[in-house]
Amino acid sequence: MSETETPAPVSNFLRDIVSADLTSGKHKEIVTRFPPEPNGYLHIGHAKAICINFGLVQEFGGRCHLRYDDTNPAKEEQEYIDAIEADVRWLGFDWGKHLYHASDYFEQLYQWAEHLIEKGMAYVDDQTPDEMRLNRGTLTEGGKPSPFRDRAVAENLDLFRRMKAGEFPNGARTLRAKIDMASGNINLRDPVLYRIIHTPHPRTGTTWCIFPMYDYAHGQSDALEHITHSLCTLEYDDHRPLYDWLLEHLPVPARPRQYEFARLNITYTILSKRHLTQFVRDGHVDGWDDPRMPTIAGMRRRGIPPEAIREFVKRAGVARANSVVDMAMFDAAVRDHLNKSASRYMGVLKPLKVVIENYPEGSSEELDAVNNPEDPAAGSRKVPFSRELYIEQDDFMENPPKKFFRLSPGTEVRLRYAYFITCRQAIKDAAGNVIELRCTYDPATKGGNAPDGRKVKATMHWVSATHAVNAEVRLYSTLFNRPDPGADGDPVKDLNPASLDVIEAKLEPALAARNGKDTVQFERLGYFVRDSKAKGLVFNRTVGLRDSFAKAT
RNA sequence: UGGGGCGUCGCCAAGCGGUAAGGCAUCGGUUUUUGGUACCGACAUCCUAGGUUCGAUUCCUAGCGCCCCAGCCA
Repeated sequence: MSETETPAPVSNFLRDIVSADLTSGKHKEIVTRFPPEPNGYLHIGHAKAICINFGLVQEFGGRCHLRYDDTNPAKEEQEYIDAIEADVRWLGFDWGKHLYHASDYFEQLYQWAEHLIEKGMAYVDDQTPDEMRLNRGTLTEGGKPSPFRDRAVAENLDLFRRMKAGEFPNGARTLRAKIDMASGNINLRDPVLYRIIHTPHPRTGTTWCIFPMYDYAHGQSDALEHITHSLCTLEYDDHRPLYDWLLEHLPVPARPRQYEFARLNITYTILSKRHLTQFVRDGHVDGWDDPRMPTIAGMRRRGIPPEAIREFVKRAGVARANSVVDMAMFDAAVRDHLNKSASRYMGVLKPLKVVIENYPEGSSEELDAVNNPEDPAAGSRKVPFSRELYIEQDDFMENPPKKFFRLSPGTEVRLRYAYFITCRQAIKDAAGNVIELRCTYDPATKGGNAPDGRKVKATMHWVSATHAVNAEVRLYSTLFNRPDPGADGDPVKDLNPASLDVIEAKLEPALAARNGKDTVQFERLGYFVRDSKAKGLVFNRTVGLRDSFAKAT
């Protein structure tokens, strides 16, 4: 845990449960699991689940398994499996040797299915999907028993074995638990346990053509791994009676308990694999790791440190109430960590040329600049200064309003770590745009302090024109232009057309020299990181600095 | 109209019968060679109505509101 993370974890109901189970002696150590389905990349919502599951065992002692819920070969891919492992590791968690797959248990699950059949608690149903849906009833009325519900055990066994042997096509038959077609809980109206899918599985190939449903596989997998606390999101609350029913009627080696918490939602963000997959497939974003994506991979590429994600999840808390966390809370966690860790540099995003008229032509010098005022150990570096510079266009106004402290004709400001300069003249092009500033500097203010004690109201960043390096800078903003994308239907309609602004910037040379993957601060602008994929010098904006001036104007 | 869950500050979220933590946001102010950071201060009577109690956000009752469930998805 880094020092930027809050020390005292806030109380939450899961910690209370785990703590109570430990003190009561119900468990001597706790075992959790993170069970992703490899059908997409992990996003910040998964990060919450990861932090909860791994965090709990870090705090209370025990272990957390990484288990792929690979029960549906029609939807899952190896690419996702690889990405998931990389993302969990990057987030800072380690499952040790406890890497599992639901598919590891296919044989045992199958044996247990036969066990249910033999006990008369499961049957093979020949109904078509449509018939099954019709007979399931509605939310307010119970369902009707399948005409095949009372088949003899021997016939069920025979048919189930033939399903396994591949004698029937996809969808021809299913294995169903015989529970209660009249239950108010639809999950108990004879849920399907197995279905036929003639698609090769990434791990088991063509060994199996019948695959267990989530409800059948999950709890039994938990039991096989001796999971003590099976944590999932609220929508599985209704499934808990089925989870318990199966554990109760099967000779499982352990008795896990399921607990549900509310999933994470963030303003201006969509966290649904279905939609994220669609954005990638339809080219609305660059890929799963597009810096605008709420995926772990996207955030990593945007320069967000894993510590910030962990801290954000901690601050957001864990509860059972549906909620939507303000994006500002995420940004705050990112800035908090970066403020303490990021090295400072100077870069000009929208350059305005400045000529220091009284600075000797052709000469230059190197000035000392602090790398990180928050961290003395970060040391200092040299920044080249010369007669021609670039400053930010926003830092000059020909006719400034009252509260504008920066440069305007006649005013004096400080160039950070350099000199005080005074604007003498603004040169314009034919259209009236200011294209160059003529200024003078005070040689006595080298380093940024005036011996006579006079003060300036602004300190500005700058870059030496002759030494500056050109770089592409990608300014990202929210992927959506409304806080609740999709609230009116298709979130594609809410995509922010201005979510990416690509500009050509002038940066201090040290930025081209450094090869690090670390996120840095461009002073007065924000945090940026070298793009991990682009060939040339390309920086992605992670998040801007707070800007109370911009906010007030 | 069935089953399940949830309702505490603008947004998250503690609280578990003894008189409303914290974070984000917001608004003031101090410091400052980043209009950044840091620091100081301001900012809720707990969905409603009854009831129990000396005392209720916490217990009971009745309402109201929101979310989830009718995949051979997870």
